[in-house]
Amino acid sequence: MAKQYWLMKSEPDAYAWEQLVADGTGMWDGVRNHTAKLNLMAMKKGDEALFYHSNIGKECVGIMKIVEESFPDPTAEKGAPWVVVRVEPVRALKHPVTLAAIKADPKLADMDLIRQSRLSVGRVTPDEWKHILKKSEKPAG
DNA sequence: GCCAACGTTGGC
DNA sequence: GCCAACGTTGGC
Repeated sequence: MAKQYWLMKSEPDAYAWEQLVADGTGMWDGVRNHTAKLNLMAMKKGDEALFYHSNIGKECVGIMKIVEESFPDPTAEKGAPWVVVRVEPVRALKHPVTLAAIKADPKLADMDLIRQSRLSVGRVTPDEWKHILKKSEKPAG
């Protein structure tokens, strides 16, 4: 299957990009939403994901890759349906891509991130992915 | 099985 | 701090 792209949100207060970089690897735990869970379960090793800082920053700050496919969330109650994936940072974006910039761009205004603002793990299409990376090359965009 | 009440998330 | 979106819960 072709590589898939994702966007994963975290409040920097709880778990920031810098923390993931410092750790070298991270388990994406704590997802308690079924739509988000289905996305986690659809992830394949080698897929790439944007790290988005919600609430504080409200911007995409880095790229990570999926290094281990979904398995039961050890922080959830036994028997609960929740899962996690293991991720590793790939690189920081040269310039963060803000929510405002995404909303203002007609090519990106239809993203999961915009349409379903509370969804913490969303899909990104290859076109959206390319476009966001291009935006991240330039400041203020 | 429907729907109102309530809680949580996240943008502003 | 407020509000909209949306998920969950509980009464019926």
